[in-house]
Parts: sequence; structure tokens; C-alpha cells
Amino acid sequence: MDIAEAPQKTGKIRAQNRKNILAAAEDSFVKNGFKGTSMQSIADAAGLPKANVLYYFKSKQALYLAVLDEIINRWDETIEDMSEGDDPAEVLRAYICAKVDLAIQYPSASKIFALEIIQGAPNLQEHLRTNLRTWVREKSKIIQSWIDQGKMKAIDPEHLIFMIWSTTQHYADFDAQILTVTNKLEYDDDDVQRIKELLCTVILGGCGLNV
Amino acid sequence: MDIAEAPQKTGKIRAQNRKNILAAAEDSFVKNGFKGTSMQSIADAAGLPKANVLYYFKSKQALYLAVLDEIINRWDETIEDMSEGDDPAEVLRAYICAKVDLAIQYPSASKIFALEIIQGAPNLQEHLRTNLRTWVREKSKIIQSWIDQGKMKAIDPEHLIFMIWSTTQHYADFDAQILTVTNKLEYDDDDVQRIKELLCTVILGGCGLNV
DNA sequence: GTCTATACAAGGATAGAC
DNA sequence: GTCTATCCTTGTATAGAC
Repeated sequence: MDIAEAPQKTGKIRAQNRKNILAAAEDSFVKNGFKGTSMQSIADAAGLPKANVLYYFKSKQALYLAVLDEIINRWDETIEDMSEGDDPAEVLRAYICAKVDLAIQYPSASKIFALEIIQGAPNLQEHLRTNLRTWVREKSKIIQSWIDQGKMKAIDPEHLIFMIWSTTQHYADFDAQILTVTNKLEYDDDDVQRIKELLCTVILGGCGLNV
Repeated sequence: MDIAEAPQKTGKIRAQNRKNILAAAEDSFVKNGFKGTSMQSIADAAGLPKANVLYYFKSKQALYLAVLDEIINRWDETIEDMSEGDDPAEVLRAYICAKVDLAIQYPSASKIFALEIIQGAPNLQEHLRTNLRTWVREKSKIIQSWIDQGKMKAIDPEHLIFMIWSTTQHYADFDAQILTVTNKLEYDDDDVQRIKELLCTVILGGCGLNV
């Protein structure tokens, strides 16, 4: 059946090439940084001539922005709703677990985002100032309402969010350090489970929530 | 009196030049990455001709390693001792506060270290496998003894250490994100104080320690 | 010890053939 | 739409004058 497929389905080839290029670019941007990544190496990894990469993305900068955009969008999809009536323990636990899963499943995405922010977020200022700031304020308002209702300890909501981000993303961004120090080759399912439980225990416990 | 100083104190000029180069390199490595940093820009920032930089450090790689080395040594100096007889709340609080101070005072150092680890720690494998692993195991043993003595909740000691690292260094590494989202230009003394209190409240509280 | 000039390589981007 | 050949810039490193 594969053979029977019409080869002139150009849209499919195009989409596949785009996908290959983005994946190769993501890998190389993590390991070598923006400047350290050559279009040639991306082309090689994607199995295309160099000029074709520049045909799909008009410049290295444009390709990098496309990679960033893909990451942001993927993260946005995982935002779950919370409301004032919810149980904070339940919502925070779900959010922490979701963030750990994302970090373990897409470590390169987390790393590229981290590299961009650490270097001063030259390409994400707008996103931080608009989308992300709005998101944080909305969620903070709800957390604050939980505090006002006496459902949890008075922990600054914005910094509680930063804390969840830092602890969860750390397992992706700093995997080289964590794995080397703990003498492991990679995380296994048990590790992931233990990490989730530990983060929930400490963070929820620290917020005065039953664990 | 400045004028009276003998200008032929070559050792002094040498040390000053070295220091200027290292500071300029640190700045540029953070903003532009290793490959994105040119020796020319470092030379300009240090007020020297390009060739002089290569006279002090035989290659860009050697200069980068010198920067890394400086960072590691600076951090090692701040390691304080803890023992089985100590009060966990006191020791952990002091460690968290010291790490926050370091992050706020030397953000570039934290960022370069983070960049190196995120990119796979190609130049720090040895350090992680030997020095750092040993350090973590020693401290973990003591934390475990506190747990065995019933002084605190049973939180995996190694991951507790990772958690302290991630939450404290986050304020240096992700300052661009945190400041933009919270709409501030820089951290002030009150912010630092609040960050310390918040981290201690959540982490110590999560470990079942009185706060 | 310090600086100028330059060799040499790598890489981004484009022009133009197919 | 795809690929080859090439231009041009940038950057590391060195050789050698001062």
C-alpha cells in the first residue's frame, strides 16, 4: 500500500521535509546554540541539500523562530483550566505532573526555551510581556482566591508558579547533571513517578495542603 | 599617590588585563554563547587588541575553560559544612539563603554554568562525575541521617538538593522571564528577602520542618 | 611584551542551471 | 520545485614588526 501511494502528493513531501528540518534544527540548536549551528549540518541531518533548507525557511533566524514558535504552541496546548471553586491540591498536583511529563517527553523543547531566556530572551520579549504575563496574572488571581478562602497557606502566587516551573523544567534542562550525579543513563518510569511524588509532597506540603 | 606608582609593576597590569578579559568573556558567553562570541568583541570590551587576548589565553576554548573554572571555584568557596547533629531547618535555611545571594550577586556565573549543562556539559563531565557527585553523596548522607533521626520528613535527599539548586538558580538564569512577567526592571532588596522567605517556607515546610 | 597584517577556514545566502 | 556553484563576510590564529 505504501508503494501504491501517489508520489505527486507534494503537500505531503513538503510537510515531511519541514518536519524533518525542524526536528534536526531543534537538536542542533540545543547542542551547539544558534550561532554554533550550521545550515549545512541541519541539511545533512534532514537528508537535504543546504539550499533546500533555505528554500523552506528563508534564513537561519527564520528557522530558529519557527522552532521557538512550535515549542510555545506545544506548551500552550497543555494549559488546563482552573477555577476558584477547585481544590488547590488537586489542581496543583495535576499541573506539576503535567509539567514533569512534558519535561521528560520533550527535553529539547524545554532546553531551547531555557537557552533563549538565559541569553536574555531577545526573541521572546513580546511573548513574555503579553501572553505569558497575562497567563501568570490569571492563574495568580485564582491561587490568591484560594488563599483568601483559607484553602492554603499565603504563598505569593506568582512565585509559586515560578517554583513549579523551575523544579519541573530542571529535570529536562539539567538532565546531564542529574543523571551524571545519580549515575544513571536515563530516567526510567520509576524515576518519573518518584520525581512527581517528591515535587508534590514538598510543594503541596509547603503550601499547607494535605498530601 | 596614584601617579607615584611605578608603572613597571608588570604583574599588576597582567593581572588586571586577565581580569578584564575574563569579565568581558563572561558577559559575551552569556549573551552570545560560545560560538557566537568573537575574540574581537572580547578584546574590544577589555580595551585590548585582539592578539593580546590570544596572548593571555592561547585559544578561545582555553579562555572559556578559564571562565568555567573561575565559576566552579567561586561556588566551591561557599560550601558550608553540615553535620548529623545540626538542626536541619537551620542548615537548609542557611544554604537556601546563601544560594539565593549567590544567584543575585553573580547571575552571569550561574547562567554560564546553566548553558554548559543544558548543552550536555561537554566540558564539565569530569567535574560532575567526581567533585559534584561526591559532594552530593556526602550531603545526602547527612540529610538521610536527619530523616532516620525523625527530624524531618522522608524526602529523597539527592532530589531535595536538586530542588534547592533549581529554585534558587532559577532567579538568576531566568531573570529575563521573571522580571518581564512581574513587570520589574531588576530585583531590589525587598524582592530578595521575599524570595528567600518564600523558598524557605515552601521547602522547609514541605520537609515537615517548623517554619 | 605589545600590536599590525595576514593566512586560512567556515558558513550564510544567492544566482542560476536543471 | 530542487540542486550546484559561488560570492562574500566573519572569525580564529599566527607571523613578524616594533
